[in-house]
Amino acid sequence: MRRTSFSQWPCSIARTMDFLGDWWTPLVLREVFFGSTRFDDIQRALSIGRNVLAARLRRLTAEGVLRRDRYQDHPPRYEYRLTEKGRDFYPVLLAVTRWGDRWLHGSKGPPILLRHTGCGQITRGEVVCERCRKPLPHAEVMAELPNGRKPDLDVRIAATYGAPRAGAPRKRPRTRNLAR
Amino acid sequence: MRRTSFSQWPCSIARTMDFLGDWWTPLVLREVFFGSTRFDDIQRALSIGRNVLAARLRRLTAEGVLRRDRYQDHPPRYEYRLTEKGRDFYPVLLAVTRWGDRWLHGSKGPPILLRHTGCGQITRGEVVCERCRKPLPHAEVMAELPNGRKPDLDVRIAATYGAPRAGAPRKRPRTRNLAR
DNA sequence: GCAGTCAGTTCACTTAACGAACTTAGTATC
DNA sequence: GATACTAAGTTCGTTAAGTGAACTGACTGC
Repeated sequence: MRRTSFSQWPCSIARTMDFLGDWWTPLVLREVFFGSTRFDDIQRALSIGRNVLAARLRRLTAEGVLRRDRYQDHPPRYEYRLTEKGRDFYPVLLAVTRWGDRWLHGSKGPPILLRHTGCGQITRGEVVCERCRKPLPHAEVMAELPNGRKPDLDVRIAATYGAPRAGAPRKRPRTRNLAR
Repeated sequence: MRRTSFSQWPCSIARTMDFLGDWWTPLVLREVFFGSTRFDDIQRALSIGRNVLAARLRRLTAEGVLRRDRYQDHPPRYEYRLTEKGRDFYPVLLAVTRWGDRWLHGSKGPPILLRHTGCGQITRGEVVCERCRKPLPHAEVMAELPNGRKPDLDVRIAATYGAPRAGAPRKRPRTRNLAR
């Protein structure tokens, strides 16, 4: 339904979800990465409503993720190409694919395999630390604010919303069981 | 509105988007990764509707991404913990964060920094080939079906839907400009 | 006894996804 | 030259789902 906008939240996950807009957007991008560049190709491949697709393509174009190129003049016809911003979204799809491949297909393996032409092998995307190139599990990552302080819950909420909201508790009472 | 279900599509991206359900789910997971484990904590941090949050938590629990643990008996109170399936979703959030950090914050830098305790440095998640550990741009990835054949458009559509759908063209007429 | 916490549920409102039909300009076939 | 088809959308009625606000029920702290 989309009334809550995340586009101004200081959180890249929130903004990215706001940018996606709905579940169709990543699938539209998948299609374009796969080679479908035209309206009807994408519409048929996904069985997406034509009005929804038109809206999504308009939005993706306005956001600078796709470019609308005229490939014919009479009548005017357009195709959609990825911009750099769009191509840079590919790793997100790889990360999503890895998770889905692992958890969402039961005993049957993944439906599609990926071959890395660089090394010639069947592979998957893996998320690593860009500094030391080792995997980056949640347990080894600490969040920090740009000023170097750690965002505890209160600080984080303030940072997320600019100021405490009405109704938010001034302090956090209540014992918390930090054990686990 | 969510009537189209992707849960049975043979595509990990589609299934993952179906699993997410809406834009809130990744934010709920972000909160849990961040340390909020209780209903009101998450609700306040995100300003999400209480009924929507209740539905999301129910779904995530049913999907096996969160576990609902009772931490107090009188009255019964619960908190939500990540399962392995849930923790394994973290790389997706890292990939999303990287993209959002780069493209969605204008001149202002990213709002949150991540430190890898393994190597001690400020870092970001990067998606690499799990075999050769090099970055995996779209231009270096070819899709293959498990039988070794390349999924061209026709094959892909057949693979995606099991059989050609009514209204789908038997063959692909029309010249395509494969240049570029 | 009063305020507050926690984990939700209920309800009226509104909006966006859905599906199907329609449009416009041009090409191909018979 | 009528019919069928293509491509890229737009229009429109229906309906499910997100939204916000109020409410509940068991308990705690002052």
